[in-house]
Amino acid sequence: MFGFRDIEIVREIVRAGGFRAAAQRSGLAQSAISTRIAALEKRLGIVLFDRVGRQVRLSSCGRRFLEEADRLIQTRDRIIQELTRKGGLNGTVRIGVAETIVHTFLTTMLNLLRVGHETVRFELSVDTSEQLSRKLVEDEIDVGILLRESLPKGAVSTPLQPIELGWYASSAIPLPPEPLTIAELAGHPVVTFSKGTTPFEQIERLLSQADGAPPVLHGSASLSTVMHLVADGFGIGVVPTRMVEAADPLGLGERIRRLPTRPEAHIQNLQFVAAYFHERNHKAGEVITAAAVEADQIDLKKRS
Amino acid sequence: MFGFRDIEIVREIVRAGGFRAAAQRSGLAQSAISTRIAALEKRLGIVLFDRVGRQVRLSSCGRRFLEEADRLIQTRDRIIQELTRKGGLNGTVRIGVAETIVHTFLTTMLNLLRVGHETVRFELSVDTSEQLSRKLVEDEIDVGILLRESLPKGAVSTPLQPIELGWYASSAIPLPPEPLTIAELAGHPVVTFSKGTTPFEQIERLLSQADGAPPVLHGSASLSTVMHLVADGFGIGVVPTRMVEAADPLGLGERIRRLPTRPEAHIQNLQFVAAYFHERNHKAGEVITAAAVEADQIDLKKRS
DNA sequence: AAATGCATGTTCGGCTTTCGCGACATCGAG
DNA sequence: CTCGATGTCGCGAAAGCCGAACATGCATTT
Repeated sequence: MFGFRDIEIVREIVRAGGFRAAAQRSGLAQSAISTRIAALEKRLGIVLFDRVGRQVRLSSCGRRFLEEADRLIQTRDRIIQELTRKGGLNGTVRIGVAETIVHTFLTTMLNLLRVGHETVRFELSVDTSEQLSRKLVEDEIDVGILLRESLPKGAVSTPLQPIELGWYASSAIPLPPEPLTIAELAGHPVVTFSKGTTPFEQIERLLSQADGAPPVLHGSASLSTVMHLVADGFGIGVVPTRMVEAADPLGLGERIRRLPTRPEAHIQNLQFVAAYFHERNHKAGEVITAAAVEADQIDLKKRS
Repeated sequence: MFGFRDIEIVREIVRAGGFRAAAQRSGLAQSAISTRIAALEKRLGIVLFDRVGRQVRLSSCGRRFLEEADRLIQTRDRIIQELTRKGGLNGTVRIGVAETIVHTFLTTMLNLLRVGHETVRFELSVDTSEQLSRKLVEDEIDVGILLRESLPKGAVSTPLQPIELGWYASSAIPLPPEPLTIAELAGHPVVTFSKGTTPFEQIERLLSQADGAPPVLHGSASLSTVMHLVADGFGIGVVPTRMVEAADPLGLGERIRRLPTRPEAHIQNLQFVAAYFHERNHKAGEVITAAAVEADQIDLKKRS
């Protein structure tokens, strides 16, 4: 084993060209240097310096040692510098987002964050709002963008623009002449968010109002999958309108079409918030939140 | 500042999940852990652990610290392992070779060395034998392959196969019917090794025997340049035969041709040796020497 | 709801180990 | 032999550590 001090002293000996000179330059007694090196060589079981006449020279092993170990000191200094640098972010910031965010303004947000935080690594996790809430609490992520209803207690939150949900169907089926009623909607299989989510529950309540055959409601944890199912005519679906607008217009975006519906079939907007625990991550939280708010608005403007 | 011990303790706290558990696992009193962390946090001026209730959790900074600093320990362990590994070479071996070697068996030698020394970095320097000798003495290289006449005192040396020198001319000029005399050779500008080298001096002596116009003798520190000059018809030249044989047969090797000469125009062979200082680099020296001897023979066989 | 128990982190006095200093011994080169 | 360098030894200072007492938070009991 060896410590940082050992490296520093070896380096100083080489720079100064001898034990005595190194001692003087580092404010130590010569005997201290001698003892340290002797102990270090004994510990490692190798010879660091060749004592030839009245001078010492780095041995082959010594040169090797210094080459490598010198980097350790440099790394340590860099760590200290980065760690004690005031202001700004550093290190890894763990961001958790709901899938809707991925398909709306996440890219814009990351691009905003990238400028001015070149040295910061962002670690993304995509999950349901409930899971994101848990991860926030358990400190598995630093900042989360999730549904307001899942917001954990004590977290600082900033509301984002409401996300409108719309009914969609494959472009292959003919557009109805009149806005659809709940009963008409219930006549199709419906695909949307997972069971347990607010939209799912709301749609379930909505469809159960309709008489006749019991409605078929499928949930999927992946909104991409929902859109694909809708495009493939598996059923009609409820997805965020901004997500469809953001979809590749030559691909998926072209293959599904919004269904006009009567007002009573309207699904409540999704209300997302950027959230973090102030006492734990206020710095990263504020930065990410600001970026999210800005990206959200930029994205909204882009769609209009 | 912080030491390796600090990192180890922080890591142990995280692994064990608390100060107390970490203390137990590392054979320390719990108070020692507490004190160390407090001191470390004070020194760095940042909070490493969030004290929440009866448990501590890595703070944002703490996570960052551990992420980076943990690598320091890993690097240190790797250094120790490499440094204390018995037998074999490790680290960087600095090899100095004369240019002739570059164009004969150096590649073969390096390929031989590569197997069995995958982790060793070889650092090559190409220089004149005199400079190589100086570098050996001054410990700027570990092993040198240089002319025997430049061998420094006290170095262990192993002779390699003698390198034959030959007279060469551009393939563009017609081949003479009879072996050339010294006087005939002296009629052309001659290009060869640098001034100050043994071949240069010998050739100079040789040519001065001839009567008539004073001979023109050019020296070049780069044998490649010499060969190019000869190929371009700038003059005739003296270069190692093995070097010409090793030259790309479709390129330079095709554009120059050996001149038959009378025996008195024969230039003395170059005698190279692999050399090192035993007390300083016997391990690397033996390995490199063995590789050089073997590569030399392999290369010689290849040319025959 | 208050009391109790348990587990954890923090602080403080005293002890042990490590580290460095200074003086002297030792060694090699000139 | 002398000079300039490294190695060795005893002493003192500082750091590190231990153990105990103390404070706090959470869970269970009363």
